[in-house]
Amino acid sequence: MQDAHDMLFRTLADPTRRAIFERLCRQGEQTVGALTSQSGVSQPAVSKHLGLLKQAGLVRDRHEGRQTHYSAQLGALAPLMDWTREMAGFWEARFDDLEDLLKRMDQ
Amino acid sequence: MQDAHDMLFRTLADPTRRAIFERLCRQGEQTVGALTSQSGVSQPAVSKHLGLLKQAGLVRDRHEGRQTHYSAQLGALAPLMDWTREMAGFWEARFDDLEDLLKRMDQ
DNA sequence: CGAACATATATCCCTGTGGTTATACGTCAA
DNA sequence: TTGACGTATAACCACAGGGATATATGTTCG
Repeated sequence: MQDAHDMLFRTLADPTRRAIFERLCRQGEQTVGALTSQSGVSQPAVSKHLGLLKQAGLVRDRHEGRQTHYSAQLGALAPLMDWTREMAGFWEARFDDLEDLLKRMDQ
Repeated sequence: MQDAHDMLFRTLADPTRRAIFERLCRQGEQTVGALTSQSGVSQPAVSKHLGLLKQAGLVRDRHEGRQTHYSAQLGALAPLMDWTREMAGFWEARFDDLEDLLKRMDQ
């Protein structure tokens, strides 16, 4: 896992894991039990996914008695947005270059 | 592979494949040979990756003689940007709700 | 203290897939 | 037409990782 992009894409690539993250985004802080009940997989599976999401910086955990509450850390999505914008930017730059070229050829 | 998000995240999750896509974004149209020479993997591996990128709608191919030229299709990134914005949106919505709540409690 | 509960960790299995080599297919040149 | 070239497909291998079950760890309650 080289850079932050790698970590983010790989972590969000799994549907089950992404669904958990989406739910945390939509509905805010949730306990492991609550997340498990709607995940379609076992509790250990959910815990494993939450561990990976935490490693990627996409979620925080907060311990309260015997429960653990997880919440989304939206800041972690920034590199993803940057990457997307960067790629789109390259595309537009080439497009502009093409326009310039055509303009110059037109003269 | 359920929705478009799944396809996109899964396709971009592999570092080698993402590197190929990035190169197409940065430098525009490239032949398979050119992409292979800087990929660090074999030509068949590159072809396989290009096939998956094409399936995901991230690249186009153009045949010219015995060469195949591939180019990035930036439009395919739109669902990714939408998803990211949506997640960030949920976060902000909850933040606004919290602000509202605090404001109301303050009165 | 002991039992029920909430979550995490350990262990294992099994599928998916990224990689390779070998080869087939199509195109250009002589 | 034959051979070199560029790319795609086939067949296979190896390993990562997502899933389950079993169990450990920690917490509340009686």
